[in-house]
Parts: sequence; structure tokens; C-alpha cells
Amino acid sequence: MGTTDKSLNFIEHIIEDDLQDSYSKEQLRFRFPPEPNGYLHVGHASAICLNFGLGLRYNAPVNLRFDDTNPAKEEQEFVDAIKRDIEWLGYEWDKECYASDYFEQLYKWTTTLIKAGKAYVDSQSSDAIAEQKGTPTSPGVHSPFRDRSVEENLDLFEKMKHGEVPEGAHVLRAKIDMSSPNMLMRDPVMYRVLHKHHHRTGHDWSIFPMYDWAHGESDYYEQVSHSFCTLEFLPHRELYDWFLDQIHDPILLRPKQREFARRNISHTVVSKRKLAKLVEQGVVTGWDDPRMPTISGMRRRGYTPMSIRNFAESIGVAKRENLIDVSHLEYNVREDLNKIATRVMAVLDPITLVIENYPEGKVEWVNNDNNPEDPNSGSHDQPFGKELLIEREDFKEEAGNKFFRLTLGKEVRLKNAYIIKGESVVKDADGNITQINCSYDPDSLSGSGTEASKRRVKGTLHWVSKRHAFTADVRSYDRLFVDESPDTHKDKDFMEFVNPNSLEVLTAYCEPFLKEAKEGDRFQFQRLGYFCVDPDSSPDRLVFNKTVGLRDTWAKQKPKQPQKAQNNQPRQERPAIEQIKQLGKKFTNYPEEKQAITAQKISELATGVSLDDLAPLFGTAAKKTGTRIATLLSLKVLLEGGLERNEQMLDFIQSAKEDKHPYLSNLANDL
RNA sequence: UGGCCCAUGGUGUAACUGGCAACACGUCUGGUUUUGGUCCAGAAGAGUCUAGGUUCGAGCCCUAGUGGGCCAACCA
Repeated sequence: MGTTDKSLNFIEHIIEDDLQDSYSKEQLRFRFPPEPNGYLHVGHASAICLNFGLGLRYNAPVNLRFDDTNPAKEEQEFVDAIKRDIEWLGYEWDKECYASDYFEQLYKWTTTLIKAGKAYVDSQSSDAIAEQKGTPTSPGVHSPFRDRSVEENLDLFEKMKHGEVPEGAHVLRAKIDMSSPNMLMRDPVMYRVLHKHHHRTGHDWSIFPMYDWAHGESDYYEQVSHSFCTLEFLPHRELYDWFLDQIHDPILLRPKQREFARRNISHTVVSKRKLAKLVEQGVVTGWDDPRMPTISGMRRRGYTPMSIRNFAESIGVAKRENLIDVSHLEYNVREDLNKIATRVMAVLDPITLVIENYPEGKVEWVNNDNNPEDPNSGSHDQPFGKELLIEREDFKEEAGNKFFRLTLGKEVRLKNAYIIKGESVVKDADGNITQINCSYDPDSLSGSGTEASKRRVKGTLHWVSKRHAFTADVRSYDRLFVDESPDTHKDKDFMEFVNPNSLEVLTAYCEPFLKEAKEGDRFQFQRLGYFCVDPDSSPDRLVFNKTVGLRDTWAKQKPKQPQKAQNNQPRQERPAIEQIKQLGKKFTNYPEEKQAITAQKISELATGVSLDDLAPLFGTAAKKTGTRIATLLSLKVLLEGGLERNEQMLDFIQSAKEDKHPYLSNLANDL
């Protein structure tokens, strides 16, 4: 409701079309079908938001179904964790289902398949079966057991079911087409024998259905109308439909599988194996480490359910490959936190500030709004005194007029308190500033209504009273990987891209109000960012996680200052490196003649490029042939200009030499 | 030697059965502001992978190319 003017994504188009000509609105039902073999991560989160979001949009039920058909990998612990994560995201499922609940039904359907000659017991090794399967480019051959009699099949299958055969002795296969271009149709395995304990059925069953034979049938059993999965399951659709053909009763609704592209987030990995490696090798402290892309990690980091839901909604869904920058997620986190986080003051890198003309021993409690975005959020008081702590970064002895903070002889306001003026500094033997002395304007107290209280100065600083401040730990996080797509490099292991500085532990000097903070509470440390109380906190020591920093346009300006001259130009040219990337993107599609011109143009642009700018293109961006060519062309120019070769370049050149694209390999051979 | 899916600003998505390429993030300006935050106003940035074709008209349809992805687990 209310969102009707929003354009539809392709999934919604499919549903709308189906509503037009096949299903009624009441028949709509979706499902989220995790395998309980690990913890949920961002990828799951977007699938959850997709399915449950559809449920909300169409007012249709959504089942939570555990795809628990492989007892070797699944555990109750994960079932519980998954339920907790979905609940935390704020979704309610209709039925809680388990594929294992349908084992009996599946078994019954199977016997009818066998009787119809559509399935047979194969007694070969898995190696032999794989061998006979052929390859995508060559057809498979029939198993010698393919033409067993129905009686024999039934008998053998019964023995499998009753645990009378060892694991691996037989499997049940569907009899479809060994020469199908779709490998999945080449007599896929339906059941295997496993003498393992299942977390729900214990040792009741010795045969376990494979994914393909369980999934569509579960959808059908539950009367799910639309079964959405990621694109890698697209080839499974033919089999999904084939199995349904065998058992479908026309009176009942026939579910439909449709596929969407997995949403990839930059600077992280999500595969269970890789996340496990990060945990095992101690790169992170656990599955819920705030740097982990798991839902439990994001929760601990301080991300809100709403921010994750909004994020999923805003990135949409389609069928093409994608790499979504984490900054999109961070935007949604900030947007939500800005509305709900209580504003407090804390100093992370303190330097003492002494107000020379402020009475010794005097304490004033100044009033702080809890949240200017929310008029009903109330306020709290904070002690102010002669000796304060401010951020070291907020003071410079002298600075240009683009520096809005404290300098000698200039005025700034201490937020919610007084206007001060920098007077002098105290330095140690090494010349480091150890104390800043200032004077204050006693009439300028915020909210006092005086003329001076309304005076405008160009900077406002946060502060804490040195005497009243208490300390807490702050864990400040950075992205886990330095590469935007660490696990897509052909020749490099993702572990090579781990960011060694993803965690920084700091001490915060907090205003007393913060003493009341409880686990999970979220705050905005003014001018610094959003922080939440970590479960590691103890009664005498709070631990904060930095959820995300504030948007910081100042920090970005700093490195640019030396380039001031350029700013005078009426219009800023797009950076050469961007142009190069752009040209490279289309390079391979151009006819030869145009390629030559483009190569020429890239080389010209590369003349003005530095290695620092070029370096990022060696990585992920250079996955695409065109970009690799552009990178190599630029590199060539740099090398000819006398740049020294480093290991990274040599690696890159080497891999280019081995590339199958002739233009690229020829180019590399010249270097 | 194969089959299938995909290709729109830097990123992610739109564009209902062909009709001047739109939105969000990001970037840049300016304004408001006791957070260099928020908020408000504005701008730049793609002519839709390439080459053809159909059409009065193509991002949408067709053909061929190019590039990327998926498919040979008794995993899901």
C-alpha cells in the first residue's frame, strides 16, 4: 500500500502477470528455505527481505522452511540461530517447515515413480556414475543398471530404506535423458544412503533425498506459489519442472521456480568456507565479530533491522551480475541511526583544554538534546568545568581559514556550552602540545538567551569535563578486505587481501550520562559517528563498537588541498583514470580500427596518470578483459616513462601474457 | 566442438504491450544549522557492449559478434 507508484522489479512483474492469468491473490505463498548448516549472512538477508517483503506487499504468507536433507552438515544449533536472525530482522513466517517432515511423502511419491519406470537403483560407485555422465560438451552413457526391473528396483530401494545396505552401495536415480544438454537431466540422483544421525529424524531414515527431489516437492506440498532462488539454480528449473510433472495433481497449485541474481557486497566474502577460515585463523573473533557480514555480526556491529531491510529494498533485484558497494549499506545504517540514536559527547583522542578565566572548582551542568531530529527525545545534562578534554585533531596552532576548529586567537563554540578563544599552548621537551589554554566568554552559554549566546562562530567542538569523564573501550572497525571483491581473483587467495588494520581499539573519554548505557544501546558520539554497547561490556568497563562514522566531507577535502590550483579551472575534467576505465570497458567490442584509436587515446590519458591511481585497476576491476587491456596500455606508458617494475606489476603482466584474449597477450608479450 | 543466463551514468536499479533514458547512493555548488552531521535547493555525469536489420520511430523486437556468468557433488 502507498508504494503503488514505485516501479516494479522483474519478480513483481512475474507475480503481477500470474495474478492476471493463473493464480488468485489468495493462492500467493512464498518461502525462505535455508539449509541449517551455518549462520545467515547479508546475502541471506537480502533473500529474506525479498521473500518476506513480497509477503508483506501482497499480504501473502511466507513459510520458513529448513532444507534439511543432508544430515552430515546440519545441526539444531543453526536452526535456532536462523530463526533468531529472521525474527531480529522483524519478519514473521507463517509455517515453520522442514523438508525432513516430508520424507514419508517423498518416499511414497518415489515408489510410484519407480513403478512407472521413471526411477531406478544404480549400484555403481559415484566415480563411475560421474564418468558416465559425460561433460557439458559430450553426452553421457547409460548405466548398466538402468534397465533393472521394477520389482528389483522396488526391492533394492526397500533395502536402502531399511538401512540394509552400506553407504554408497546404491543410489536411486531418475530415468530421464543421458544425452540432455542440461547435465542435471542426465539421470540425476534422487536418493543416497546415509547412516548418519539427523537432527530431527534421528536414525529413522537411511535414505535422504537430494536437493532437486526435495525442494520442488516441498514447495508443492506446502502449496508455495513462487519459489525464488538465485541464478545458479536456473539449470535446475528444468528438473524442478520434470519432477513436478510426475506428481502434480491438476487440482492443486503448481509452484513456479524463478531465479534472481545474488546480491554481492563489496569488500567482503560470504561463503561459509571462507568465513570459517577467517574465524579459524583468528582474523576475527567469531561468527558474530562486528566485522563479519553475518547477520549476527551486523547486529553486534550496531546495524539496525530497518537499515538492512531498507538497504535490501533500495538495491532492488535483477538478473545481472552485480557488486554493490558497502557504502550503500552504510548510508542506510546512518539514515536509520540518525533518527534514533541518542546524542552524547565522547572524546577519543584527548588533549587537555584549560579555560584560564573560568573559576577554579566551579561545575555547571549544561543541557544536551538527546536527539535534535526527534523533539520528543528529551535531554540530559553534562558537567562543564575549567579543565576539559577535546580531540587533538580539533586544534592547530595556526591554520588556514578552511579549518573551522580551534586555533590560537580564534573563537569556536564548545557545543551546548560557551564560546572560547585559543590563547596559548604548553609543550613538552619534544615540542609536542600537552595542553591548550583558552579564555571563554561568560555570557555566551548556550540557551541562556543572551546576545552572546546567539553569536555565531564558524566552528563547534565536542568536549568532556576532564574531572567527570570516565573511560571506556572503543572498537573501531574498517572493512575486512582491502580489495572490493577479494574472492574473485583467479590467481590469488582471498586471504591475501585481508585488511591488517580492520580493528583499532581506542579509549573513549565519556560524559557521565553514558554510564547508564546498557548492552545494545545506540548512540551518536557527536561529530564522530554511531556507536553501540557491545556484549563484552562489564559493569565496570563499557565496550563500544563503532557502527559507522558520520558522513565526513571535511576528511575528504584534506588530501585534496595541495591540488588547489586545479580548483580555479571552471570545470573539472573527469579524472584520467576514470576515462581510461571507461574506454577499456568498451574496448573489446570495438572493431579493430576503432580499437587502435582507443588504444592510442588510452595511452595519451595514461601519460598523466600515477601508479597509485592505476594500482586499483590491477585488482578486481581488471577482471574484465577490456579493463585489463586499458590497465596494461597505461602500465606500458608508465614503464616507458621510466617507472620501476614491482612484483604486483610483474604478476599482472604475467597473467596477461597467459590470457586467452590475443590482443591482451600480445600486448603483454611486448612488455 | 555444447547448452543456458546476462549486458543501461562511478555503483545499484527504472523505463507498463517500441515514443525526448528516470530514481537512489556517490561526486560537485549554494543555503540552513551550536555536529564539516541532518535538512533544503541546484549541477555535472550514460545516449543504453559492438556491427547490422525491422520500423515514421529501437535501451526494448530480429541476426551476428564481443564480453561476463552458470552447468560434469551420492552439497544446497
